[in-house]
Amino acid sequence: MDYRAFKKIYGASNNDISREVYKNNQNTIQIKKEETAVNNLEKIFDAVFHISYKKGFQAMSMRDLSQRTGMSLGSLYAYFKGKKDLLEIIQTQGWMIIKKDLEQVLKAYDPPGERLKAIIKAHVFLSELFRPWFYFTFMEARNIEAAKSMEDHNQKILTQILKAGETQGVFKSGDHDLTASMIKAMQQEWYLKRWKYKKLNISVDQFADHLVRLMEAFCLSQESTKVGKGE
Amino acid sequence: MDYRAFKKIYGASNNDISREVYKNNQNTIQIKKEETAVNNLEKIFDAVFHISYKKGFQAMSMRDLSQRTGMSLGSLYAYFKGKKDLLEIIQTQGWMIIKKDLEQVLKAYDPPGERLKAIIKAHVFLSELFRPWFYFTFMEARNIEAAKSMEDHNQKILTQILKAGETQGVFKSGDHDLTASMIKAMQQEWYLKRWKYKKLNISVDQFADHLVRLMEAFCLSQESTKVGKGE
DNA sequence: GTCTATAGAGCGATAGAC
DNA sequence: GTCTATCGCTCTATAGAC
Repeated sequence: MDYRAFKKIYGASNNDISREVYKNNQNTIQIKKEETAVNNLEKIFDAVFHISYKKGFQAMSMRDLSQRTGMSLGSLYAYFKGKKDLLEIIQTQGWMIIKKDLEQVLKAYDPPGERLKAIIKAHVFLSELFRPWFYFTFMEARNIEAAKSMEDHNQKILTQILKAGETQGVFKSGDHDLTASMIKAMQQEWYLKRWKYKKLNISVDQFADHLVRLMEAFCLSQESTKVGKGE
Repeated sequence: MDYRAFKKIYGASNNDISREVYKNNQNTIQIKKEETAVNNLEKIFDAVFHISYKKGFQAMSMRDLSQRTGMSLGSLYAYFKGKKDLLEIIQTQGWMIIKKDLEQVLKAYDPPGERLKAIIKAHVFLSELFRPWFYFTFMEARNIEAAKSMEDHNQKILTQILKAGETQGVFKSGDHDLTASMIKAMQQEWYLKRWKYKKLNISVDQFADHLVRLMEAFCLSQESTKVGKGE
């Protein structure tokens, strides 16, 4: 599976996400007309990501946000209760995106070799699709307990795949927790340093394939140097 | 070389760094007695790292810093011209630490196989020694051009080692830029997510060794599966 | 005429600077 | 302690759709 194929299956637009946010927060959002609300939420998130990327969420003032969205301060406060609330909405939504789609991928692949490959690629492709959400969540949630347990959760999925593979003789034995950590670090690299890969002219498919080959070189036991034809 | 050995050779204390900062900024620092200045600078840096870790540098107020250092606001302004100036001092010093020590390591090892191993480990050990400096620089300088060119510089060192190794038949051919990026990502993992490794009870030596083995599995050409006895 | 969404002056609190 | 700028946020008047 390459990025194009992945996008067709799991791809959601920014508009879809904003609509989901609207539906999940109808009690606090004071706007009645769905289309108006969804369009403005999209503008707000875009602006938050843009400003936060440049100077961080804490340093972003509500007036910055007002200027970039073209909305007034009063309007903005019709969409969220306060700056803190806005942060929480974005983080919650970010985690929901990741969790939902990764679970779907897990269900679709079974043998450890294929599953590892699929989950590694899916995470990279997801972070490409929703890069601003991933970047924002990483940078602005680093110390929140919820973020740590999210990272733990994702890592355990990888660890379990590696263990299952060892049991079946497909993967070498080793410190699977440590290996899973390394995988996570490299996955994060893609959305944390996009500027670098733009400069080097490396595509998301090249990156994901390289990562998969790297892990296969380390994990696959000698006998099974060519696993299924996959894809 | 393990962490203990590395520490003996390259280890500098926080006091040493503060003294270096004092000497590099004697024109702006208004304190004349060196010992007083150095001790207070150490206190200031400690406090900045602690507060910034919890809520980010932007969100740290000068009053926060005053409270945690036990120094008055007026005293603090005798050590730096303003909050912006303080940020720059820390970043500049952080980069000097990394650059100086990595260059020393480069000089000490020559064959690509040994050199790659040494530079990977040295970076991890350095980030363990000066973790607050590394973490702060990563988080608070992400968008500064200087930080990007620093990352580029470190990556090129790795790329060149990989290329030299390929020429000598020690390493496989491949996209060395991409491989170097992956190494950098995993090195950063160590200081960005220390809480994780504390929880998993993984030492810096275990981490560094695992990283080296992972890269050797991917990079070493078949014929040379056991390089020198190193260390 | 009614109701929704918006505008933007203005509030108290607090920031950095000295 | 003081000064000024700016912060997050509130509030009321009003514009515009139906």
